[in-house]
Amino acid sequence: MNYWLMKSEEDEYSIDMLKKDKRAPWFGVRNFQARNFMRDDMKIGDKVLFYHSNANPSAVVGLAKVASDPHTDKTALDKKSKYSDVRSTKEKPIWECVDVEFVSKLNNVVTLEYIKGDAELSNMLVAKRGQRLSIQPVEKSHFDRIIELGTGK
DNA sequence: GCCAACGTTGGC
DNA sequence: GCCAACGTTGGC
Repeated sequence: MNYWLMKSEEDEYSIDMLKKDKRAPWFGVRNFQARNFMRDDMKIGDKVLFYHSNANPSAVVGLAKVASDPHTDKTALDKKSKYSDVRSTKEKPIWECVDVEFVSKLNNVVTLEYIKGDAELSNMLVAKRGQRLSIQPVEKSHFDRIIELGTGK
């Protein structure tokens, strides 16, 4: 079992949209490192922290899980899509993604500001300066701490 | 909206 | 294969 953090801009694809869709392919990732995490390291059932980036405030807002094996990101082949990539072909697709399934929203969002100030969380990747990876591995202890804070008492 | 930090591209 | 230029991410 692995743990992940996946970023999405709130007005692009929010936790509420995932809640409504229940399950969605995580298309649009155009970074090789992030793709490799999905393609090579994610397993069905892996737990995912859903993070709103560029948001007010930027925060972990929900919980999701990996719901499929990696598959071709079709938006790369779609000329009309803003994610279209001419280098990707049906025969040799460059970009892959997994499906992500909604689990829950956090009662209390865990903000980036809080993460940076929390002794247990401050060394999370997402808190590192200049860290732009949209998919990041998360340590179990960090994951558990976020859930503890997010579900609240 | 600004801009630092970073990944990618392309000329050489 | 180096590295400058460029485009993007994302916090602020």
